Amino acid sequence: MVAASRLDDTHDTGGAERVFLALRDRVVSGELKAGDRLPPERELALKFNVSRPLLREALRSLAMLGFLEIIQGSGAYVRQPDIALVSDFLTFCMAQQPDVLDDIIQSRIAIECQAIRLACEKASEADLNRIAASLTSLLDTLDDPVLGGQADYEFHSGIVRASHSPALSTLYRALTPLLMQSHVSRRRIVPAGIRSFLVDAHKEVFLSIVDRKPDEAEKRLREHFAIGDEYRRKSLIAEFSKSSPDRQT
Amino acid sequence: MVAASRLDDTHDTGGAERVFLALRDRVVSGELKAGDRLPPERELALKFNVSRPLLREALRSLAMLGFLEIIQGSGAYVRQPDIALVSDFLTFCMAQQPDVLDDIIQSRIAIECQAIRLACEKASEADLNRIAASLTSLLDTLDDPVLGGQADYEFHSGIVRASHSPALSTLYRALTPLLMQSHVSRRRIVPAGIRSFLVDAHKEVFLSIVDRKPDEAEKRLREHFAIGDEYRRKSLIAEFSKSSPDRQT
DNA sequence: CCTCCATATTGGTCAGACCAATTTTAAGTT
DNA sequence: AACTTAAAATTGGTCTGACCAATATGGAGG
Repeated sequence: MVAASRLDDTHDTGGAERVFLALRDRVVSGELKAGDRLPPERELALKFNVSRPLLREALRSLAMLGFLEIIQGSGAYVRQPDIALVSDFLTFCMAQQPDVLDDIIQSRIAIECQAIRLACEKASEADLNRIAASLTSLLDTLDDPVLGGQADYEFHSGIVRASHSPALSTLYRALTPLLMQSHVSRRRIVPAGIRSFLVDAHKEVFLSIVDRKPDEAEKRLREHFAIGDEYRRKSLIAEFSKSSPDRQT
Repeated sequence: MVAASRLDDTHDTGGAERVFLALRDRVVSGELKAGDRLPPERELALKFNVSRPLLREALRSLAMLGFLEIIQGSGAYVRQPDIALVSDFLTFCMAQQPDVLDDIIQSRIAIECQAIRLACEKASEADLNRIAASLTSLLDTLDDPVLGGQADYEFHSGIVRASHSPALSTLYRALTPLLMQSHVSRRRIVPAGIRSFLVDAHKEVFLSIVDRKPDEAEKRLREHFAIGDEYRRKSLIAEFSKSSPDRQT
C-alpha cells in the first residue's frame, strides 16, 4: 500500500512523497488557506532539503489533485478543493463496476428522500420560492428536452439544497455528473404526452414540503421515482419487442 | 481552470500534464488494466518526447492519485483505483465546511434507509445470515466499546451490502472514514445501561428485513437513528449543564 | 499620472550523471 | 541437475546546473 493513499499516513517512502504529504497536510489542516501563495520552488526545495525536480514532482502532484494552481512566472497558489474532482474519481470507480448507470439512481433516491424530510423541517421561504420557480419553468419548458431537463434538475437539487445539509448537498453535487449521464437517456424515452402528468407529480411533492409533512413528501417523491422507473421499463420492453431501428447503443 | 480538473479535458497546458492526461486516459479507458506494467521511464520519456524529470512528474502524480504503484528497481504498475482516495478527498471537501461531522450522519441515514428498502427485496440467505451474525456479536460485545462499535458497523454495512446496489455500497464505503470519526464520539456518550435496548432496536430492524417489509424496516431504522440522536442531545445538554471536567474537545 | 519597455523573478524544460533497489544472469557448489 | 550465491544489468530515485518562457516589477519617457 502506498503511503499517499491514506490521509493519516506518515511513514515516508521517499523525498517527493515526504514533501507531498507535508504540503498536503498544511492545506488540509488549514495552515495554508485558499489563495495563499507558496514560496518559490527553489526556496521550497532548499527548505525541504530536496532538489528542484523532486520538489516539482510533489507540487505537480498536488496540482493534479486540485490542491494547487501553478502559474508560470507567478507562483503556486492554494486552491479551494473542487468537488468535481471527487465526482470524476467517483465516476471512474463506479464505472469499473458493470451496470452502475442503472444503479446510480438508487443513490439519488436515497439522498433526495432524506433531503426532502429535512427540507420539510428546515426549508426557508427562499428555498420554497426557488423550488416553486423551478416548477414554473418546468411547466414552461415541457416540450424542450434540454431546458426541461434543466428545470427538472433544478427542482430536485432545490429540494436537496432546502435540506440545509452540507453533507447531502456535497454528495449530491458529487453524483450530479453521473446522474446527468443516466438522466439524458432516461428522459429521452418519456412519452411527450405524459410529461404534464409528471409536472403534477412534482407539484404534489412540492406541496407536501410546503405543508411540512415529511412522510407524505417522501412517499410522493418515491412514487415519482417509481413512476419514472416504470416508464423506463416499459419503454425498454417496447424497444426490444419492436426492435426499432432508432435504437442507440 | 486547470485542465486536469475534469476527466474529459484534452487541451494541453504543458508537457507533464499532457503525459499525465494521456496515461490517465489509458487507464480510465481500460487500455491499461490493473496489474499492467508500464515501460521504463527512460523509454516512456522518449515515446512522449519529454525529459525524464517531466515524465516523472506525470508518473508521480498518477501514483499520488492511486492510479499507479511505483516500485523502485522494478517498475510502475497500474493499480485498481481505491475508494479510500475518494473518501480522503471527500473528507477534505466536507471538512472545509463547518459542523459537517454532525451533519454527515444525514448521508448515512439517507443511504441506509434506501439500502434497507432494497435489501427487503433483494437480500439473499447469505446476506441475512451475515446480518444475523453481526447481531449476535453485537450482543456478545455489549461492554466493549471497540468491538461493540465494530459489530455495530458490520450490522449497518451488512444492510447496505444486502441492498445489492453497487452505487450505494460505493458511497457508503466512501463515507465510512468520516462516519467512524463521528461515530466514536457518538458511541462514547451512550449510557451503558441502555445498550441492550439498542440491540433490541437492531433486532427489530433485522426482523423487518426478514419479513420483507420495506416501509416497516425503514421506519424502524429511522427510529433507531432518531433515538441515537436523542441520546446525543441529552448527553450534550447534560455535559453543558454540569460542565463536567472530563469533557474532551 | 499613465504608458511602455528593460529587468528580475518564477515556473517549465532539459541533459547527464550517480545512487539504490530490484531483477536477471551466470558462476560456483552440492 | 538443482540449488546457492554473487556479479551484472535493469529500473526507479535523486542531484546539479543550465537555459527557456511567462509573469511581475520598476524605472524611463510621454
